[in-house]
Amino acid sequence: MNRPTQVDVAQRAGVSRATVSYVLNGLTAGRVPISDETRQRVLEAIEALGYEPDARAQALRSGSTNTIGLIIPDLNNPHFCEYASGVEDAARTAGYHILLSSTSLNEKNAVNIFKDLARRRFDGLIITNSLILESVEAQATLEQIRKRGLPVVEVGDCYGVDAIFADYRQVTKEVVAYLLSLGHRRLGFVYGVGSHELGLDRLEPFQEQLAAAAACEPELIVECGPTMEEGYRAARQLLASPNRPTAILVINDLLAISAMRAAADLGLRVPADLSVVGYDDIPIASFLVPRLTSVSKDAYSSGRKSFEILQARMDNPDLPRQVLRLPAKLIVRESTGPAPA
Amino acid sequence: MNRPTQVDVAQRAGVSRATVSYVLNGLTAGRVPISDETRQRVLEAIEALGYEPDARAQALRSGSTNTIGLIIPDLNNPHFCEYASGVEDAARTAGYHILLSSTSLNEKNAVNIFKDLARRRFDGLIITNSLILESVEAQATLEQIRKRGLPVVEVGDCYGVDAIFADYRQVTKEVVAYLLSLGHRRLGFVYGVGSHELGLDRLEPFQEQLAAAAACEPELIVECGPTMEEGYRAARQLLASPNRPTAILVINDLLAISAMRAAADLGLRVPADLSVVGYDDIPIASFLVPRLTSVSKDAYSSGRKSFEILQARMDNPDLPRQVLRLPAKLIVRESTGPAPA
DNA sequence: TTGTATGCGTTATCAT
DNA sequence: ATGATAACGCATACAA
Repeated sequence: MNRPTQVDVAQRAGVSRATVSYVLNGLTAGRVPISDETRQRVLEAIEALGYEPDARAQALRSGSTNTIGLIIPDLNNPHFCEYASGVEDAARTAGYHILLSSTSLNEKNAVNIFKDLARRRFDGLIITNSLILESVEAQATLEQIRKRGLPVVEVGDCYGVDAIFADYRQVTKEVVAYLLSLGHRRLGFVYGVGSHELGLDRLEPFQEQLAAAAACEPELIVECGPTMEEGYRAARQLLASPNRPTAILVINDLLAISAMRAAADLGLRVPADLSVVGYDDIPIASFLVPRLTSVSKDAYSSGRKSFEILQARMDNPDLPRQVLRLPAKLIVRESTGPAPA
Repeated sequence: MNRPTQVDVAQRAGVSRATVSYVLNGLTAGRVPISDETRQRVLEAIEALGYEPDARAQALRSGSTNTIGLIIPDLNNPHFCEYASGVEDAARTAGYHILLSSTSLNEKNAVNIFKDLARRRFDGLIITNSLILESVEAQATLEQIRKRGLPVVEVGDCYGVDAIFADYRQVTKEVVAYLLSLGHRRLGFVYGVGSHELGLDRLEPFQEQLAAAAACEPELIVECGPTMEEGYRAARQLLASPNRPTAILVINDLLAISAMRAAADLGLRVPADLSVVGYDDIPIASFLVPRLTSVSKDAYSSGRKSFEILQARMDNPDLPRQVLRLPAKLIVRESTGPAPA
């Protein structure tokens, strides 16, 4: 009735457990200590009983679970899914499984995942946001994890662990310069974030660059929550004001879609009346009408790279700190154009 | 250097291992056999050492991992992410973690996941596609899993395990009737699927209903791959033909977006020249310009339900087969309208 | 109320 | 080439 164990296999084959283990793991010390005849008997017994090694026992014995944790902020944003997709492909190729957790902008979830790491439910961890930073409890857990040398890779730069940078600072200045060159003087920003710090790599350079051009108008920056609905309302309010911007940056493509919808509802044409720039370049962006101008940091390969960094750390805990900086670039499509006369 | 174990805690508190275990797990047989004074000492030791129970050992001892497997076809389709999001929320609430795997239309991945269930890397499994059906190896593994009564929930109806139905047959007939009532006589279908069987709950009723109305034109059905690019090319080809359809159904919203882009590139206005209906009602659909008419089966709550069914099975393996049928409904928005004169 | 002993399934180390 | 034995860390029935 119960699932078969090594003992069952050994009995059926008339050998000891160790022999079964040898057969499964092949040669032990450069030698093959099992006769072909015995090996056959064992393999037959395995087949007959439908034996599968117990991953839990293997994990306990060997110390590793062949599993990594992955924390992303939001499963409903295609950008993070694309990223996760990259991590997953790379991980699978390397024989690892993924324990996925979306924090759903809920800090407690992230803390729990951290604790699971401490309990060694997985061998390494990739975190893609800085949400956790706030919690004292999470900080303490992270400190423990680091002391024990458990591999962690972060996307960003908060914790001093291995990291992959893909921030939007530099390219945002280029975006602003680009819009200014098109004649826009009133630039708006729809800042839909889970917590204020999360988009500063876009907001700050936006403000700086505009200040440098003496074109900064704080009332054109609207802050809202991270959902499409909130983005829609914020954008609509911004665009309905008498001195509305002629171009807007939106924190990500998802909300940029909301914003374009808001523009349409107000009778504004994109890009004739309003230019729109999003971030992340989600796959849908290039199929919209009009095609969305966006800033890309190549989420998929960023995901792959993240895993590679993690794997390097898992293979060799003594590596010096790894930091990879990924480029981001502006992709001009149809949602941006010259400022209206 | 190494992480502390129960023994370390016991030594530091001057008690035995069992006592530590008792403190952690609370009352054993209706009684609390630990004095408050001792409990305090143990808790202090746990705190001081930063002790965390080892989940691997717990899994081996208790038999369960508090983890479930989740297989979805494609992380790049928001529909499946929404579904996964529902599963995740429900699972987290119940104290379970999720091992996520996107098959990416790769059958081998799915087989491996199946085997992981047999190896008890997780306690239950939710599968959302029928890809696995084809493989002989997978069939054998599934047969074993079923014999042992391991919990599996499928979205669909292939394997005879617990299932959640959310098929589009009935509602597709309504969609066709709706379009006919708008005066459309030439209806097209963009069938972008990983393998032919996967969208039959949409294609077959489409054909049947049209045949009933004597309006079936096979050349208006184009089959293509599941990516947005492939959908774009297929739709463009269909819409460029001299006797193009005046309305199209598209296998899912993602490809419907492609199709609307193709229409725009051919100078066709939606819905004036062409009506478009998608499936899944992804969140973005209602923010598009024009808002996309779509068919919804409420992916998020479908995800939640899936987990609840799985949990019922995990709690009680002897339950009769559970089958839940979820309704799907047509949501009319702006991408459909009267047939052009 | 607490300590002792045993088992979970695997793998590594020793003998044989 | 093979077999016995001891860990891995935890939980629990049972004895003290």
